Amino acid sequence: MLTHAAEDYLKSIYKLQEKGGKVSTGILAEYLEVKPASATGMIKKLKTMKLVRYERYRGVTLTATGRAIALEIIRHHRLLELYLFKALGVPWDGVHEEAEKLEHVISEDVEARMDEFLGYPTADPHGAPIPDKNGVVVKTASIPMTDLQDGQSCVVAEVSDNDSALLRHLGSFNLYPGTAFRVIEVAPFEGPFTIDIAGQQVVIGREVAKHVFVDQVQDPDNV
Amino acid sequence: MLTHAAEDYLKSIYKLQEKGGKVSTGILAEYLEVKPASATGMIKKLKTMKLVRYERYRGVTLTATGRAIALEIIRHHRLLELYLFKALGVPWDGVHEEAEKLEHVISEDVEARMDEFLGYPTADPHGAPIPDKNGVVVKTASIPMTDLQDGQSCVVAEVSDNDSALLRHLGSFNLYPGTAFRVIEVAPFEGPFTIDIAGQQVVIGREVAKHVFVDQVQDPDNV
DNA sequence: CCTATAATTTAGGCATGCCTAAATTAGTTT
DNA sequence: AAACTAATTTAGGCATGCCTAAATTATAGG
Ligand SMILES: [Mn+2]
Ligand SMILES: [Mn+2]
Ligand SMILES: [Mn+2]
Ligand SMILES: [Mn+2]
Repeated sequence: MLTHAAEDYLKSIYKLQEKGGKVSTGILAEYLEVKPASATGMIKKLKTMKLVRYERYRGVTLTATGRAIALEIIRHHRLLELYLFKALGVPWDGVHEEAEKLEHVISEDVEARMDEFLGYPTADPHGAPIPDKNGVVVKTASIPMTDLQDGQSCVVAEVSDNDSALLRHLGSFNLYPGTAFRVIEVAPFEGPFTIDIAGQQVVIGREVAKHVFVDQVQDPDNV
Repeated sequence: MLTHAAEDYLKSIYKLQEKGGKVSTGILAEYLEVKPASATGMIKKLKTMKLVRYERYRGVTLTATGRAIALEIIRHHRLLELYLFKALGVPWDGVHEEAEKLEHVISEDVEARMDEFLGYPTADPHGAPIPDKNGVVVKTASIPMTDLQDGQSCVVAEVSDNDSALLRHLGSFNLYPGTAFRVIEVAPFEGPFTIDIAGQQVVIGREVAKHVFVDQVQDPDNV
């Protein structure tokens, strides 16, 4: 069995690999809130375990085995988030922190029981996809809200889950995955978004909008 | 916050203190499956934190603070066992191992939510009392089954929870907390117990009987 | 091509928590 | 009272995983 720290590194490498392409020591260290020297040390350990590919100064990549473990931990995390949310009523801005600790500790049996209880779900409370038991993830085609234009309609697909205050803020607007809204106006010069959610007019700052990803984008009906 | 290891030591000292009286380094080390030298090291650390009283060669005792932490962890453990059992259907011989890891990791919020879900329970699936949120435990007056005499009736109050195979064995006889039975015969020379559970006649070895504690003992009706 | 800068790695340290082996102490036996 | 035995403590080591500071390497600009 891997240590919690090693699992966190694999999970982080996976996520960074998805976003950008190459995962440098510095990026990884920053993401994990650790010094670069520490990241180098762990990367070397993971390499001897054949969980990553690594050449010094060249960045790090997951091997098939490393990727499988990363997905397993991510599955734990997201199932836990949804379970805590649905079964125990933990608010959506609290589940991430909780799952961050639990993900390393639950058994395969408990994982399977939560999965069954939840009806084999495919997304967590923030809209992130839950890898299935074989490590298969469905890639979503969502785009950042900041790419939207005046008049377009869409549905929230996913929001960043690691900032509790941001989640509370989004919650105050009812901006959950599944919520539909229409862009009324995008203010020029990197300005805020004015949107219509179920008749309510709401202003969303650009920094916040960066963390909201949307789906099913439709252009305005021509009048 | 304390480390998992420190929490386990406090919990173990508490339990050993309850059973016998004085907790020696050796007893503690054996209980934790660790070498005596390791126990000495941790005991010293706990002493500097004022969680235990300790004079070398004289054994260790919890301070009020140490006891409060021990009870908090035990509360986590037992609430988790019952929650896993009732909410997720984890079998009673599996909950202990699972709770052993989770107890160090759940938040006070999740603890409170499980407590509410379970209706503020007072005993875990093995009959052990769950300390309340203020660290108050109700001492049970149960006695070991090995103290029973021919003809006596009683109700199972508690069983040891740390041996999975033993629990499965007890389960096969329906010997759960709350189950009533009557002693038909105690074989002489440290022999086995023949008992009657709901009309079924069952033979229980002495080694097994040592791990079963009973309540509401009634002498045989005089004919 | 050579050098400056920024990223990365190496070297050395510290805290935890375990271990083995050797030294010490308590308690019992003669 | 001295000696033995068993428990306990001390000393020294090892693995993790983090840190800081110093050395190295890549890369881009002159
Ligand atoms: Mn799993
Ligand atoms: Mn999430
Ligand atoms: Mn608690
Ligand atoms: Mn129990």
